[in-house]
Amino acid sequence: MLCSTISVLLDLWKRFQTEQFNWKQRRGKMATTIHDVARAAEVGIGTVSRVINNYPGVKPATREKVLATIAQLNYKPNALARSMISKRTNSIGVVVPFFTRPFNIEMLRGVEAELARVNKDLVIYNVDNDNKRDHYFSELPMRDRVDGLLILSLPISDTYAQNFKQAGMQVVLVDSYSPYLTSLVVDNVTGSYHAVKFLLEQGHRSIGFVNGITEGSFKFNQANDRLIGLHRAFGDFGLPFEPEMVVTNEWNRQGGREAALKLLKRSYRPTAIFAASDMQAVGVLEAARALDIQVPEELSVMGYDGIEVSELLGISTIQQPMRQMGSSGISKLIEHSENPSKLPELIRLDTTLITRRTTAKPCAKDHHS
Amino acid sequence: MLCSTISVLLDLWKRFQTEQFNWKQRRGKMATTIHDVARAAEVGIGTVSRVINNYPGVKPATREKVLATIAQLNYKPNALARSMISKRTNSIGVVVPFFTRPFNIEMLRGVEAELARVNKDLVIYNVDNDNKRDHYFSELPMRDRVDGLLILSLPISDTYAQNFKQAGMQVVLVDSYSPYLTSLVVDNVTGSYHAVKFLLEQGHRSIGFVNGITEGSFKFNQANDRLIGLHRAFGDFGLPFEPEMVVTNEWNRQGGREAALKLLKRSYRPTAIFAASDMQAVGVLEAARALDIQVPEELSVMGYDGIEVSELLGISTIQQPMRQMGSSGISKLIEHSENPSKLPELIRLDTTLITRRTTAKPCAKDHHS
DNA sequence: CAATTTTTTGGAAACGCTTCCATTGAATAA
DNA sequence: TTATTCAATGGAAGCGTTTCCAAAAAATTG
Repeated sequence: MLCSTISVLLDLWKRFQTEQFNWKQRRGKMATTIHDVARAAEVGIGTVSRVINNYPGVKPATREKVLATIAQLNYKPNALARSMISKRTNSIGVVVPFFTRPFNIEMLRGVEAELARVNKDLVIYNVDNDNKRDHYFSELPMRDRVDGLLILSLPISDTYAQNFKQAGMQVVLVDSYSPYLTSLVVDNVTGSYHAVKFLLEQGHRSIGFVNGITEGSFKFNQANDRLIGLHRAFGDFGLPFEPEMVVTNEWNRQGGREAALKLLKRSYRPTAIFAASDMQAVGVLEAARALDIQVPEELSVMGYDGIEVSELLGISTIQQPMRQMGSSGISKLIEHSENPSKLPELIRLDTTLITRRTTAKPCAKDHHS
Repeated sequence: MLCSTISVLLDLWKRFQTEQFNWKQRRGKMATTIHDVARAAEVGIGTVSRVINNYPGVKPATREKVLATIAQLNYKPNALARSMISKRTNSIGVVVPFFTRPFNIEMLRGVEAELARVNKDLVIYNVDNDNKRDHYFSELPMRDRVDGLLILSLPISDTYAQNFKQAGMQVVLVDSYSPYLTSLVVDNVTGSYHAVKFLLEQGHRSIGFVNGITEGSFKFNQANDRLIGLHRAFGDFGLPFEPEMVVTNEWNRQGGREAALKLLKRSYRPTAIFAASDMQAVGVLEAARALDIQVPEELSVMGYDGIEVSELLGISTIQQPMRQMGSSGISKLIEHSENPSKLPELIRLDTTLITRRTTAKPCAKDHHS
């Protein structure tokens, strides 16, 4: 009799020790779980889950009790466990080339604004070379980290696009196009057309074009679109466009400067330069300054994009609706997530011509040789 | 006999139907799991797991076989399930106020570079008001979505800091300080001191200061630090600093412009203006242009931060090591994740004075009334 | 009041992985 | 040959949720 009592006590003591141990080991790392809440509130885990998710069919009194317990225990559901079952992560991914470039940042502004509205997290997949892009394109369809993907300014092959589709990952393309995915494109042909048309209307006849190169294979259509628009404008005026007036270089300041230098050192110097991006236009301005050429008196400069810098420096430009591209992209993406059977759409956005201080009619005394 | 055969066939057929059904229903959504691989490779799931994680103790031949199966089935482990157990998510979070502002973008450049090196994903928590900040500070410790947190330019209360610590979430602070967390701070007092000292050395005696306001309660020390540095410089020169030479306004272009307008319309106009940020300095430049005041002949302008725009516009400024702040922040964070018992450190970074085209010695014929 | 319907509730199963222990097979020692 | 050791392997348990079904409780009906 005594013996059995002692044995029970020993048992209890042992269990106590173990619990102490577990407790200590777990402390600080282990958060309260749904089971803790259920136990404390004296209900089942199902009920707690229903309360957390605001499901109907819980008696108000019970809901109260659970809510109180949750608050008291400072319980936060584990997002991972939650996503694992529900297949929803409450965060969306954005694949973006060189995400710190002004143009992309501007789009991200729109993205962020829209995401904040719907209260979702933002995961950024930065791409700075072809490998990384392909890596993401092949990896991301299977990743279960994001509910949807916004791809900015990155062309995607049909194979990859179909992969995404097949894997059930919602994708929206911005500033790029695929027949398999909802795409938001900007009519850059028309944008470029208007830029050059404006220059021609101002009376310029000798117009240089600083185009961007196709880096890796990013932005492949961008350079083309610009060129097509330019040709169309010249065509409208019944004017020929000399191919040697095009210089192609990096999509940045230095690229613009170098290209402009080439153009401006020719004996037959252009009276206007159209740059494929604002950053290149900044480079053109630098080149002009270096050669002591007055802008806009001796040289008109036209940019493209409409990033903030163009405003600061007073560069005339073609404004792309960058913010809107980002925000509409996200809202389209969310539409598609909520209704996965929706068919791909093609949305077109337009550009705006903004004239500032770098463009003017050409001077009478031109620098023709 | 016949009957039993038929019954078996029926059974088979039924199972076949079910499998078909499951297959169809799952197609496109359900990825291959570790079990599929194990079955196909004719090994146990444990072995597959060991192969995936590059654990030792798998016979080379077996490893080969599993690897081949993985490739053939195009199997990618489910990151969520994996993180749930291992408590590692392979992504880190960055809490940043107004992440599209140039200064923050610059830091994010460094962040991204470092993150790419260690191959981790980037989750951005953008903060644009106090509520959101507090929300993140109280929510994020329990979130299991990220392995660590980098907090940029955001002051954090001791309570929150301790919460993070206690929850076992690694945190590094950049451009902000807490005794409980590893912090990377920039010595902005000295930076500001050098800016003003430079102006004084150039001979300026009437110096206006465009300071930034404390938005919400972000950046609270920034404005102070600038002011302290300024006072110190004046002190060094044994000169008094008139409080009315300070105008405080938003940390942006418009804020700078408005503040400068006030300063420049005074009868006793300053010969130099020091702005607490480059964007404000841009505003100062705009104000000067509006009032037809030549820079730097009639007015010297000094910025602070060293964002790209300051280079484009040729603004003299105090360069903060933004890139480094981001990258060092991440590497510190990773150090801490790998060695959680590491004690908090305080790392100090320095600024550099960069003189460009907006500063000069004051003209003899000053505009004193 | 009993029978029936409806509302609440509890908790097992499942999600896809890692961890860990038991088991197998091979290699070595006696 | 048999006993002993060690490397390789299989798979159950468990992570913290949601989902779903059966059971209990409450409300309604005749």
